[in-house]
Amino acid sequence: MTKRTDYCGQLSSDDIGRTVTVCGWVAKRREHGEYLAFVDLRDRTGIVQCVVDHAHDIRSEYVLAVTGTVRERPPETVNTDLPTGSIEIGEATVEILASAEPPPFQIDGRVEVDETIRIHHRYLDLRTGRMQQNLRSRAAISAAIRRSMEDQEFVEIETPMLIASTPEGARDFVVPSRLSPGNFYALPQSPQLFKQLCMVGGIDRYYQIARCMRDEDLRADRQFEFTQLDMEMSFADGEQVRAVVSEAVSNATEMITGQRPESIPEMSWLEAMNRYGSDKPDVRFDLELVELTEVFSGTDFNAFKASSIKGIKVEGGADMGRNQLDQLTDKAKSWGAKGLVWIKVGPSGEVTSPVAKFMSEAEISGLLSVMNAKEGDICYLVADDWRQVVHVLGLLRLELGRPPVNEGGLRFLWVVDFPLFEDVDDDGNPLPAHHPFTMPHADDLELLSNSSAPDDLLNVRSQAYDLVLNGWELGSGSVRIHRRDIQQQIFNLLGINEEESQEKFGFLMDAFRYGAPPHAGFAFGIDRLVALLVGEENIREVIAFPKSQSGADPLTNAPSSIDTAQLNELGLRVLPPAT
RNA sequence: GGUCCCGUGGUGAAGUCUGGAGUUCACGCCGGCCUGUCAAGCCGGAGGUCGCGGGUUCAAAUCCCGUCGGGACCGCCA
Repeated sequence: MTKRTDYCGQLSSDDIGRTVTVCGWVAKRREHGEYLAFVDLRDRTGIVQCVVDHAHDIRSEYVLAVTGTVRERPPETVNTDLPTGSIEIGEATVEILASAEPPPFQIDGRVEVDETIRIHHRYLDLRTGRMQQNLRSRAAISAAIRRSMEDQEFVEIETPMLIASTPEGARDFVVPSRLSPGNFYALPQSPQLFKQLCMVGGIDRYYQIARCMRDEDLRADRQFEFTQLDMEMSFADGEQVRAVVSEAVSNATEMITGQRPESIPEMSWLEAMNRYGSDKPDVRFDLELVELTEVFSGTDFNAFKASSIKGIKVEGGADMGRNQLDQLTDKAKSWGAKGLVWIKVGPSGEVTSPVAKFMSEAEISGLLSVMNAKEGDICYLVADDWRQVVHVLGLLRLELGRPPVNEGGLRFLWVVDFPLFEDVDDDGNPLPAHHPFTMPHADDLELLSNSSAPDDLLNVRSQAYDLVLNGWELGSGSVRIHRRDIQQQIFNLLGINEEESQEKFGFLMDAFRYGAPPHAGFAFGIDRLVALLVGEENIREVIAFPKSQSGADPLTNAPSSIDTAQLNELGLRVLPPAT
């Protein structure tokens, strides 16, 4: 085989006169009779035009080694759209290294291709400029992050993939044990416990670019398996952790955009929920939630006799038709709202609304003044308990105003002061908002010990924090509990008794007997960061071999059945499908 | 577990609401012509189980039911 001397996209006028050999795929053949044809050859660096005679049998996606002399193109034939457009490889001789059937879709990106077909033939899809760029950007981002962590003196440590299943968190992927039939490993949802053990082990600063698996339903921003930057540091508080992570994501951002983001602002969880109806607010646009409970405190309107009322005003949104409004209302109901009230403001301040007749003049004028609503505006109101109100309006806000992924810049945000507990389960046990190793806020430790009233518990703040970018949760972290007594107290509150905690987390509790340093950490999703930085709204576009929404891989046909011998070896029997 | 959208030559779309001959457009593919193209051009051609199954009808890509696949979202994701 002829040896490559140069890459297609790197040839320039500096190379004029050189005899070169380039290797790659035929992007395009333009034939002008038997003795003249232009063959565009593509490799990872780009495309260069080769001038070939007798090119009739050289077809799209053939793999060639082309040898010829780099020469300047005649001035009138320079192609300014192509980086190599001022030169060409002349008098080229072609060695066909592999022929190719016509691909099932065009590689040139001229027509959009159905994603299933792309993934089924991913090895062809990877040839497209889009995937080449996305995967190279991803590699650059990973490298920048790794470099940043190394510069900050973090130590990369690998943690096991086959671990014990723990009851908390997402559904585990599970691997049957051959040597211990009937027992199972779990694949890690995160290296959480191991990195805390590293802190007890005096590693001081740990990081890992770690694959994590969670058996939950897939979404545009969620795959079964995903990649995180996982980190943990000893003798550090949340502020220091956020500084380290800010540095890493800033470096990654600069690597792609050429611009370093400004320092990342912080917002409390409560403020985020009240203003944006989300713990991962997309702050690229306003449409903030407006507090209206007071305005309707004495209302006769039954639907508004609720503990919380908030609204959103869309400026100039009064041209919404009845049909659209009905659809919005249906959506709101599907999100759990009892209803959605809309009020349009007309030319002289009069309002149009199906429920206007149930509101007093004072309520209407109060509403308009608090929301600062003017002619042509529309207000959407939801009344319920606070959680439901902010939840529904948060989703409505995104529905009404969220810009496309490419617009509005990159708005990083730290959300801090999460509550320690999210809610209370049916048995009255509080449910952890983060994970059970999260340190409560120092000022709220008293609330924790003195009180068993669920309302008080829900007000306990934790030292947990999330990093948000354009409405996507990039990741979360916390200051950890490093004291056995507090950890046991939390387990008790969660309804995990000593016996159970010893069984599930005994190794961690044991480790804490021997001098655990205060420590804190974080983990963020690299797939999501890459997607947003390269302007993709789906992480499958930045994953080489992703799975479909139903968890299948159209390329390899996973998941697949296994044969009986394998099952027997593992001590497993497959039940008939439930009907 | 739920809601919504999509499935038509190799690819992408239109046709579906309002049933009437597999009809149309762009790209690709094959053959011919063509010595400066680069979204090459011109001429010709091939290529279809309208995802699948059932039903309604004289007649179904089109209407109804079911099912499969894909996607977006709610739930879920400590």
